[in-house]
Amino acid sequence: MARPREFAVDTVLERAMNVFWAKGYEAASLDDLCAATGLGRSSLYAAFGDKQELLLRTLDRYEKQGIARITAALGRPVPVREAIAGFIEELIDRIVVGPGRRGCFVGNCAAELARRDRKVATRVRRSMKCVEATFRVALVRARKRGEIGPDADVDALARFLVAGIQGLRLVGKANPDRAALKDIASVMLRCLNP
Amino acid sequence: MARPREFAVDTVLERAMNVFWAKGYEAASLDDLCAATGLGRSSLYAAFGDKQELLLRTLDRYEKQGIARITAALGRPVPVREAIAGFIEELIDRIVVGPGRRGCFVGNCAAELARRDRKVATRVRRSMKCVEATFRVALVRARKRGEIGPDADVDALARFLVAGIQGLRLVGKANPDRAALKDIASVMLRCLNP
DNA sequence: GTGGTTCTGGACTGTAAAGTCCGTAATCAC
DNA sequence: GTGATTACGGACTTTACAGTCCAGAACCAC
Repeated sequence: MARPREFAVDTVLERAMNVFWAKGYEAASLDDLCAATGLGRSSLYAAFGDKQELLLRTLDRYEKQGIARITAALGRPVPVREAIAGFIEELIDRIVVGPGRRGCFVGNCAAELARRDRKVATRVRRSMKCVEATFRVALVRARKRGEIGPDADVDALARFLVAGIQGLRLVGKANPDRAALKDIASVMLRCLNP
Repeated sequence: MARPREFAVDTVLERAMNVFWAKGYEAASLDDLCAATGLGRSSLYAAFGDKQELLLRTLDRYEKQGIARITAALGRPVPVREAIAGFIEELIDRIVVGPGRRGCFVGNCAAELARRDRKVATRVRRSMKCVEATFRVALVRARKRGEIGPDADVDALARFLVAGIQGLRLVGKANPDRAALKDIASVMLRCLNP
């Protein structure tokens, strides 16, 4: 019909997400977002609505990528407990050597906005449920294979893994110390034993 | 010397803390703080310096009270594992029925400010270390009494408890569902078994 | 009382933020 | 090409915020 967009939506979402992730929602100004994405305010507003809607879009994107990452890690052809251990080790690596002190984007949004913003709260809950379900699928597989006890409570274990990982990432944000995080991970994994 | 203050510092800190805790640092305006404390801006600034220093003071207060609460819970004349279980149960109660979705004040500050504010980050780390140390003392006691294995790694267990509780409270902030939180707690406690 | 000193309330200031608007530029259909 | 339509850039508006200031009030020492 008319003049096409000069940007790729996904790239913009990726960059906007990094701003929200690093600074938090309130502290991320529209100027920050424009600078990071290369877009002007008009374009941002036209394409995504307001700041809140942009955040929701970046949350969606984060969830999709996170689930993909977890699914990939848990799908490796090794015992599930080992796959989970590998995933957590990877996570610790990213906490310690990656771009510093960002924590989990979903966890950050939960902490900052769960009380105040219903839409964000719903999205956060959905993301956590989704991660939980992904773990549960893997745990069911593990139970079928006899890798964990036949009477293991996979629902409780999946919920525990979500909370444990959120805790690990939050503590790691405050103090990205590999030894401490490995301690936490090792106790966590012990809970998966029969 | 001259005109005395018309307010009790501790009461003011308590009320200011509740504002920061419920709204977060950025979202808590000075007008909010004045309204909650009953003080005028001048008095707040004269007594506590700026907004950041006030936050630090409320964090100190929160830490002191939190440690007292944990110490009391762990000092009960029951096996340590039972005491910890009781403490976590109490925590879940407060998450589910207390003033909604506030999470842990220290955890909230970690999520919102750890990356941006050095002083807050240091304070948060100190609080977490302090809780960790409190758990460790109790675990050492438990080990001496034979309530946990003689080769239990109390350092790792204490770190795990801190992370687990942070995770529990963050997940509980997003979704204050008793059954889900009890699931998490029950798996957590299993880690304390020999 | 009185003088010196500290507190208090509220008006004030400067700044930074989110969101709007409009003139201009780029593209497509024909 | 031409016109209709959409995107772009950046100036603009409004609002809300942290922090300052000052005039007056309350208190203590004497």
